[in-house]
Amino acid sequence: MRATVKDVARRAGVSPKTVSNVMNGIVPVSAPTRLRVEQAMEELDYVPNLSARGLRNGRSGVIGLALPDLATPFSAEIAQSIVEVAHEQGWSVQIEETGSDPHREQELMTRARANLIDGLILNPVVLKESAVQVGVALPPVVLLGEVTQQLADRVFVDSFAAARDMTLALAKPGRRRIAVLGVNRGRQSATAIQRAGGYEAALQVLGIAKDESLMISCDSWTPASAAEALMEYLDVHPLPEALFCFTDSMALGALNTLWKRGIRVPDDIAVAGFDDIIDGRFAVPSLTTVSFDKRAIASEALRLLTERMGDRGHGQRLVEIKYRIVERDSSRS
Amino acid sequence: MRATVKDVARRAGVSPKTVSNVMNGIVPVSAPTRLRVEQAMEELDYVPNLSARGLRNGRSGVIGLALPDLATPFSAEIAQSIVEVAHEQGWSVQIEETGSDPHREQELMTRARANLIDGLILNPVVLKESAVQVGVALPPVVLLGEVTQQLADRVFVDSFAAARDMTLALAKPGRRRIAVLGVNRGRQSATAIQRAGGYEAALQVLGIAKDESLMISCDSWTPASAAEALMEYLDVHPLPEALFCFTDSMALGALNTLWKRGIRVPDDIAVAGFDDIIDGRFAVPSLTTVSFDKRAIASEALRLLTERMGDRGHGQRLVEIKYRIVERDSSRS
DNA sequence: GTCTCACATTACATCGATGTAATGTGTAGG
DNA sequence: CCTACACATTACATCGATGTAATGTGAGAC
Repeated sequence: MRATVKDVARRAGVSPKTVSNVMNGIVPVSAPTRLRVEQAMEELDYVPNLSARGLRNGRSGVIGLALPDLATPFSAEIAQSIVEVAHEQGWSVQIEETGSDPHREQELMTRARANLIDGLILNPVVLKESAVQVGVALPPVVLLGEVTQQLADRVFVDSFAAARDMTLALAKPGRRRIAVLGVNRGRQSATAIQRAGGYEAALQVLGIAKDESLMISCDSWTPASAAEALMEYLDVHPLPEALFCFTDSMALGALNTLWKRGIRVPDDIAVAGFDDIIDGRFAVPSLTTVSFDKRAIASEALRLLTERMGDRGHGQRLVEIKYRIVERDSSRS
Repeated sequence: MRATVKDVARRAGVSPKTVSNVMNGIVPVSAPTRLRVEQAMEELDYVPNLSARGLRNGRSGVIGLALPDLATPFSAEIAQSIVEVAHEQGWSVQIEETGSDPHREQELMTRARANLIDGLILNPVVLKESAVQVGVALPPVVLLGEVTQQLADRVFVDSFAAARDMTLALAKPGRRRIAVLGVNRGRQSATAIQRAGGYEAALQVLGIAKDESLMISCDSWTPASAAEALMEYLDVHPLPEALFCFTDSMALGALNTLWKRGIRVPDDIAVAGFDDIIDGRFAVPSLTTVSFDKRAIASEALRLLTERMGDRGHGQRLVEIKYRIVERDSSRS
């Protein structure tokens, strides 16, 4: 049987509340009793029961993290940052996968209400459907990435500007037939809309007419479907001069397809991605990408979340994370 | 304020216990009352408090998952499988990162005792130090991968046999100077020992003398350190005919280095990895690897864990997951 | 010597859900 | 008509930690 406050109290010859006082350090305890209690805790190998504590003071010390696809390297790197930052601050992280299913995103909110979670960091995919209903009765929510959502706090990278800058960078060595990969066919994800918008804005700056046939759709943002989409595209269309993939994962799939076709990168076509995942740095050739500080995303998200736990005051807060274009071998002229 | 059983009971005109009975379905409840209660729950938007439930019946419905490096694609894929299988069975997953720090592995056991976790799935790295002390007072633990640990259940792939088979496969087209990448310099990880052992066993079968200068050490199993280690190696040593990397992640780093040096794969050197991560399939060239069913690992681990929760009977149980060699472009002759 | 005030400590109730034992209600058998 | 028994339901206690209000203990002031 595990020891409880009662056991510790008995052994130290004090009341349970005194043991609690020693642990929480809010109510003052005299030095000698504190010592006796601490020794008793040591001897009994006491570990507080978090369920009981959670019940009593309405906090569990756990935050939820919900990502669309846990197998994606980008998700993994975000998860790592959040888990590490959370641990530094004494939080545990419960992880969930939404599978870009709006229904599941909703279900998570309910689970959060079940109160094993004091807050939720959610990376939503679908636009309006994921209109997470942040009511007063719900624990605080911080969203990651692009969403048009008016109520919850949000940490994001300016995808529009980043996509624009990347397109401009790709265009520099005189390339004009620039394709994008990752446009959605059906329901547009907010991220896809932003990045496509930035791409189009860059074309305008460059004085290049938008060409629908250069916008390659790919509903699932995985290397597999990117590789397949590009393969099918190349069967029908001529080779563009540059290819901007909306994520690094897709870019890896694209590189594989280009290699299979015997198309040289960057000589025949320049390729770029978005997210700066580790495997992109070691791709063949190493991948030009939009980079940003994932650790900063994590710490800002956690800051917003914990501040929001204190009081439910001020309206929606937005934190923008800086990005920068990192040119690597896949786009060098 | 969130509704409680009490509120639901009052609204349905029954006692709190009856509400509880309706939810748990063990004690029979007459159809009409059940209906009234269910309606009341609906109306009040009732969600049970998991902290309270956890306190009362000693179960939280949460399992812990501890991995050495969350950013690694392999970890991410394992995490995904486990989260998905766990959800299917109604479990939540709390995720932790050990950073291959044995101290942290120990700390996790304590956290588990704090009882927000009903069980722990742990992928340990260090050999003896991680001798997780599985006592009667601790929640059940299932280990993933190679460890010499006598007490906890374990799910694993036979790394020794797999490494041997992969070495033999690499040797087939007459290659004899086969190098391995991933040997540890200092404290050997159990996995490294197994895989190095399998490699050496294959050499014996092939009648090739073991050559220490073909065993490239790389303490951190990341693409970055693999790339660097191989770069330094090639500065001093002649090019081997084949390179067996102990993980796919390292192989990706190696491919990048080889490409930078202008060495062609597989023409100049064959390369293989281990784990069959998604990005390996889309590497340039696509990566030969040891593949195994990660979903099976997840469901077996969960099965062992939940069975162990019932009673603490039978001794250590081991579940072996089958592997197979998948030959892709990086090693085709 | 008594009164006050500060401060450490304690008894008790509480958070929400649920097991236990007891109560209430009905039906069948004698 | 009464007893017996199955079955649905209830009152109460409990899980472990902690806030509240009350109690106990001492030092210092008059």
